Amino acid sequence: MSDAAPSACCPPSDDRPDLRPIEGEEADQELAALAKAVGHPARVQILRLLARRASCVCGEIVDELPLAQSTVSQHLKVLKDAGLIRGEIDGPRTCYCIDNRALRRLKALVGGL
Amino acid sequence: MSDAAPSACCPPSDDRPDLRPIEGEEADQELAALAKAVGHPARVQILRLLARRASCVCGEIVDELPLAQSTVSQHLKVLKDAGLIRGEIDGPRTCYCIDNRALRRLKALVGGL
DNA sequence: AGGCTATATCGTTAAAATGCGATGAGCGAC
DNA sequence: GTCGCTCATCGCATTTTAACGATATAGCCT
Repeated sequence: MSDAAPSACCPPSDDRPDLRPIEGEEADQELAALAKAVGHPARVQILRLLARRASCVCGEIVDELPLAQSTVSQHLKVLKDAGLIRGEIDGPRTCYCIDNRALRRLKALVGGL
Repeated sequence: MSDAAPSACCPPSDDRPDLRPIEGEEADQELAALAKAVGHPARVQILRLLARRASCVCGEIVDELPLAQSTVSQHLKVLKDAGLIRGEIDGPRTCYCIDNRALRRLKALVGGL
């Protein structure tokens, strides 16, 4: 038992449209913050990993990257602080997944350039 | 001959499609580098300024930003090194404009996330 | 309880980014 | 030629990032 489909660790990631403007000072700050979070190869890899596996991973990420566990955890924190990913404690491990809302927002902001 | 209308300082910005892959290690590096360049509010503002005025500006940028001239020049250099903008010396001043090819590339890479 | 595993956090070090004033290089006007 | 304007670059101080090992925390299992 206890086989409670651990597949999706993250809530459905709401699909409501984002009404915030795509330009202006706030948008600039937002875009800069998001882009900064993406502005590191390791973090891009992490995003790709999370995107590939629709489901979310945890320490698998550490295995995929040539970095120490603490370093990966740090990168995960940066991405989480930026809002691009979400983490949920699932038993002894933590399950991360992409925040599609934030990712859409990033795409919209970049698209608006 | 060489009757280059001084209005547009930048060459037509070629429209050929970009055939490079949107994923993979190289793409990761590329996206990280581009995102890093965008990852600063002042640089986002500069990009917006250059996008708004279809034509290109130079020291006007300094007037728009609350930063010293040397600092703005530094940011311009970062953007130029990343390939996102191009600069052309036009008499005593330098004329910057967006490199649409690189910008498109950035959008494609972000869109591929 | 005690041990195990998986993550997060701390402390440190080295490197890079940010910002500025001062200096230098290039061009046009006089 | 020299002056003045525009911009790039240098040098410096401060802050932030990146990386790691070591340590703490939290949940499972026996």
